Amino acid sequence: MPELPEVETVVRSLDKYITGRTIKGVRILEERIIGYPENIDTFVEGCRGKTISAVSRRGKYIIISLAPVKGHDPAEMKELVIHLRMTGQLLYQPSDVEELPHTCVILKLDNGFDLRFINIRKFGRMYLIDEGDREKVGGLAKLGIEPLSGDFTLDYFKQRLTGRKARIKALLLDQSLLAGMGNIYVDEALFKAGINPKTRASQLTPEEISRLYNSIKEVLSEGIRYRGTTRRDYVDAEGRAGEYQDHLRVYSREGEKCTECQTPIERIKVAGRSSFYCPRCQKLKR
DNA sequence: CGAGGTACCTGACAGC
DNA sequence: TGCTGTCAGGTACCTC
Repeated sequence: MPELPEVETVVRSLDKYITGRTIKGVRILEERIIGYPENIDTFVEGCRGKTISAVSRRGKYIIISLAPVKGHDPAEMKELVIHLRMTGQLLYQPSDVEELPHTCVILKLDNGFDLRFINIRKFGRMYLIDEGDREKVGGLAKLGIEPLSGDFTLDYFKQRLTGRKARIKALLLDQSLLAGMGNIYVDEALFKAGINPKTRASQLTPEEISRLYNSIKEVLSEGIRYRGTTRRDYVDAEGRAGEYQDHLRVYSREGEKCTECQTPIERIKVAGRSSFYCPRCQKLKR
């Protein structure tokens, strides 16, 4: 489900409800969901009694900061890291609400509510690490720059693309280059910039790179403004769907008219993923 | 480095 | 109705 805008929306809705709360207990219903530590009891005991001091995001990872039990060493700060992968949901629900199918982990909070991790396809993962020990989480330490931060400059983007012969779509999906883009927002950004997803990065003109740079920031900001894209499973912590699916220009619109030129949108395979584009607005040069 | 495949899982949907 | 194949917002790992 989740790309940067969806994860950002979950983080904002979560922060509102769980920051300041203490974790009273943890129930693990599906052990494979715990990516670290290997020992499940260590995970459970590491969460118990901790107070949630912040909720943040890095790429598509959700980071819940846990402050130690009072009177304990402040060096004991932990981070609960969560990746939703394709179908993960994090729901803030009253403890007495019946749990949904595919509920994998339940954090019991001190106010009669739970934080529940639901995972239809069981791809999602939770990790409990010492604060800052991000090497323990596959991928987290290797993430590239945040595309909506000031670190993402046109120079950085140009420099990371030069000398690369790979298709631009594959590079935009590469989390070690930019953190947080996924299949939907990559297709939307390429459309907005008028670039064919199969274009080799080395063939992009400076003008195209500049347009793409701006488009990336625009589509991600738009996605956040509409609280994400819901196609199937995605909802925020309150269970609310997003609305950006009503504003997509190409993604999942095969056969429908391009919003700019009325040409039917086409679907092809690029970088192993379904890719939607307008054959007229996004011509492949060679 | 780059491309393509597999695997991890479950559910929805199209087609026969 | 029911079976089969394909596809899905992601990532890790493998081979060529």
